[in-house]
Amino acid sequence: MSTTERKRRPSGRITLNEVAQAAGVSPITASRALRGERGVAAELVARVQLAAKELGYVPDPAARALASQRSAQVPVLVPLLSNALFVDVLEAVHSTLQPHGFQTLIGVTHYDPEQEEQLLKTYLAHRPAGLLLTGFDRTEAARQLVAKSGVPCVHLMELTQASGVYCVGFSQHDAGHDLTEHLVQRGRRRIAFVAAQLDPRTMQRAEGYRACLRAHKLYDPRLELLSPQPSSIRLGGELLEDLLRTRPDVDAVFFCNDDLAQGGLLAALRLGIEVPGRTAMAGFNDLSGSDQMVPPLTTVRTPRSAIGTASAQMLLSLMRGEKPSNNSVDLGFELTVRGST
Amino acid sequence: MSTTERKRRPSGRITLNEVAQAAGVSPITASRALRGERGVAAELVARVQLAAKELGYVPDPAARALASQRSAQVPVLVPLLSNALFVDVLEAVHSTLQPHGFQTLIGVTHYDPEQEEQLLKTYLAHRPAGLLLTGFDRTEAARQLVAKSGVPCVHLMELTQASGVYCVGFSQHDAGHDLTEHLVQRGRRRIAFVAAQLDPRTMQRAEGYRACLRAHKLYDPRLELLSPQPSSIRLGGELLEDLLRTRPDVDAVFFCNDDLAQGGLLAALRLGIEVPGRTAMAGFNDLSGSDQMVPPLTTVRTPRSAIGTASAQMLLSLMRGEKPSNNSVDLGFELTVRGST
DNA sequence: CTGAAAGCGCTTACAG
DNA sequence: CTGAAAGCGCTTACAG
Repeated sequence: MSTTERKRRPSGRITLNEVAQAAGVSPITASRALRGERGVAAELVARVQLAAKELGYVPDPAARALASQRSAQVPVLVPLLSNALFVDVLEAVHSTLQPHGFQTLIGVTHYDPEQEEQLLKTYLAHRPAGLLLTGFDRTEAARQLVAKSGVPCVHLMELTQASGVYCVGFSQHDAGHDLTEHLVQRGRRRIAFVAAQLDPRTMQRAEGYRACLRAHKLYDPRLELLSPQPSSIRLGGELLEDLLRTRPDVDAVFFCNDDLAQGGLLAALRLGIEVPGRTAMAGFNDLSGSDQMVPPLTTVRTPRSAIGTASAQMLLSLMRGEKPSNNSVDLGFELTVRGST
Repeated sequence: MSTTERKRRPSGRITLNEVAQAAGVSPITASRALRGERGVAAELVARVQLAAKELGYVPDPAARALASQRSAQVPVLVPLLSNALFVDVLEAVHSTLQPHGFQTLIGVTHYDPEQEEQLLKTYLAHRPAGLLLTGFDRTEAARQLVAKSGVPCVHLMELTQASGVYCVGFSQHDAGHDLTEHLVQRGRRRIAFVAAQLDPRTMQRAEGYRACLRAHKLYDPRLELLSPQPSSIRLGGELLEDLLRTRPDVDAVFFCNDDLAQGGLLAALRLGIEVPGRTAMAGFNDLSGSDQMVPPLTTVRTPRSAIGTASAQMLLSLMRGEKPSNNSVDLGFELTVRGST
């Protein structure tokens, strides 16, 4: 193995130049051949690819990003990693983008618009190829940053009427409505809504709940228990106890997320509250374990993997410069009725 | 705002050059001032910082990486995101590295050495500043890649006797041993070990379990139920049912992870199996919800946030070129006894 | 303590 | 279809 002599600051790395020399072409041609650009003689492409393989050439992403003013990175900003929901979305995004040579970067906002803005600043400096954001709720500055950057962007989890804004999700409002309607159909009349975190999507579900109960003349604001604390199994139990203390006549509880609902179910078990006999309980998202609860939890199955896949595909087409026919893709949801209601 | 005229391929971006001009210094000085390098007159530093702030200058990471042959990226490779364990580690790593200007990159290996090797190849091409890997179990090629790159690397979750290898974790073997010992002390004699995934750390816990039972002359290989399937709440229930069908005399079950144990507990509830009356049950990791189970789950609390923080700190010192006094940091674990045993 | 020159490894126009 | 030149925006030695 010959140690190639370089003038200064040798990095030890195989460069495009060396590949080009080995293949007997110019670096430009090698670059084009390796990137699969059209209009290079098939024979040269083969020679370059062979040389690259033999030398173990790996393109330098930094050099590439600097020269082309665009990296292969796609930041995905999610509120949390502790909600399985977002992990599923991320997995799907990653496996869709990966084969196309794009690298998924995970950013966690903790539901904090300031943190999101900061992340956006950092990531945008990296000249990302595309951007995936959760929902529409962010600071005006963040919105401006994205717009000015010109980086293609798709929003996750929600829908919009606005044009020129791309998103993939489902109607949080309708899902909240339909689950409530199910409880009403089951004969429940004092249906509580118990929520934590109170992020925009949770509040959209709350609106669906309200709309449904108002239509049935069953709405009672005192049946809403809204906690800004982070959602957790433990909190679900605590909130259920709070609720039953102040409103012992409640005959159904709609928890805004399955972790709360699981906690509620476990608390009921501990307290000897019959479910669904005395109180029906339902959750949201169909998280892991909900089908194993005693009784199994009625919930809304949300298409999170599909959202990840579809949003990544939409972003791929935007990055190619195409204009998707539908800018707001509705992937729906599925009411999943089990023993708890 | 004046549009600065540039020769060609204008990126619209504020460059170091413009900051330097505004501050009336050379770009080199501006660079040094902004990076906080020693040996720049305090007054110049102030002028440069002011100019940078006023112009809204954000350094280009690609240019920086290319020129310095080192990026600010720190890839962290974990097996899964669906185990809260790793999410906690990641969060801690991220918050430790962030203030020092390093960017955490999350890579998911799915417990697959081939995938890990591929990720390593990709990430190493980015000239990372440091590397965080889960455990020691990987392909020889992966090991070589890391070694040859010279990138500082810290291993998570396990300990080692080897010198020159850096790691932060706890003894999986001892944790498995101690939990088993607890069950023995509780008077249990037919103690099963139920595991899924069967990754290296799970098998180290199995070894601890075996060592303990052998010492008590209670070891019986037929009490081990090892499934290669991915760990989940649902699987825990299924495995418990399998176990009790073939070994109805079992009086305690050590599940290798809390999700399995939670599933086991729920299945017991469904089947009317008294816990701990007929069968004691214990898990591992003290995941969310374990304290809310009925009965609450005995488990081993593992220091995952601490592992994230300590490993990131160790990496920071390695990246500074320091040599940590202790290359294998043992953060211990805590037996957490609750109602299920 | 400060700076002019060169270089990091690639791609973008511009020619031919 | 192929290539010589210039440039992306920064930092690394080397001087002084």
